Amino acid sequence: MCNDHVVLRNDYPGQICSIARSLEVVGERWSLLIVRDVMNGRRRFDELQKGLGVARNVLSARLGRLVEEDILERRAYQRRPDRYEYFLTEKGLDLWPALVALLAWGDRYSPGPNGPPMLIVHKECGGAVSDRGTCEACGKVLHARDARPVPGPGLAKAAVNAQALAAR
Amino acid sequence: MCNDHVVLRNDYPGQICSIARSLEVVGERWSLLIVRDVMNGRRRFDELQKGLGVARNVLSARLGRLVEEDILERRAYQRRPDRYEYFLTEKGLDLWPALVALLAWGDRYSPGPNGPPMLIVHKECGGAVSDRGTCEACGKVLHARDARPVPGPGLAKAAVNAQALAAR
DNA sequence: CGACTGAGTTGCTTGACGCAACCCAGTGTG
DNA sequence: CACACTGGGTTGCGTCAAGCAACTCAGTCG
Repeated sequence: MCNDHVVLRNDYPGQICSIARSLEVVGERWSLLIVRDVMNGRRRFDELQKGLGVARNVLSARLGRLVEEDILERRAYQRRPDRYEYFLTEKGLDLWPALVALLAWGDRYSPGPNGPPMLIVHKECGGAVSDRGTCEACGKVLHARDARPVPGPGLAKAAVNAQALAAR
Repeated sequence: MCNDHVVLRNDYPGQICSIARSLEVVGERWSLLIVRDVMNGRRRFDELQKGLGVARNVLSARLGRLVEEDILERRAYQRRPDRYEYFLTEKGLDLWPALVALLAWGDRYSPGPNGPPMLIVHKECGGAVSDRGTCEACGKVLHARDARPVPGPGLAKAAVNAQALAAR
């Protein structure tokens, strides 16, 4: 398999930029959506699989990679048979500003017919979160744990589900 | 809207989140790196191809898609034979906060041995740009046009090239 | 007993990516 | 003049990753 001396795997060879290095890890298809779902409280394999509609083998591969990269942590919540949950590490939580920026961009340029399907609010004061991950009400610079998703006006049916997740 | 028989193209079917919709457009391999390069002053096909090391057919496909999505604009800078340059639209420039967030995350968690290879500074005051796209010196909330890349300490040899680009 | 759950793995097929070669119009070099 | 070179791609081919369905395995429920 190793034809040359340098075999990088899912990489952007020759790129010296940190954006490229970030994308080598989280730029693979599904990776960022998995991180988003875990951030929103989906922690288990089947829950993620059903929510995302991703193939099971691909989900398995992505979770493995994200754990390897120390973005997720795999913990057993039950023994015999072993059952696992995935949690975000600090490194994973620190992807929050990037996700917020992408969410804001998507909301601005391709919102659904009724507006954004999901909003992020500051837990403490309930203010909306800006595209820079700051609170538009109190002005604070926020981090992953300071915010919470709530269903937005563009949401029709999955609202109940999203609400249940948001309430965690 | 996006649930049943409707087949979107490079999509995450069934996802109602704006992050997913963003990633349908800019989540494809190479797309964000192309946007970054155009933002840094690389505007021509060959320049992008050599800089990124991407296959020519793939670059062609990505540029086409990005133009279609109104993220890039293709303009002829010469006739007979026609030669083109790519420019960012407002929509494309608005990806800047997301790129900055990814850059900051990469710098924090996988910096090169000598530190980050590329820094972003506020044009007006020369201050460093934070992971939220604000100026750490003057505190202003910045946009793409307010900032400029400069080579960082982690850069060895391509410095000359990057400097030439940064000076635009 | 049989069905179901959770967390995957295996095998097969389709589609995307990487690579090299080619095209075409005009320009510079011997 | 012939030839090579440049810029901006397109075409063809092989490989690798993604999608899909089926299967496993340990334990629990009806």
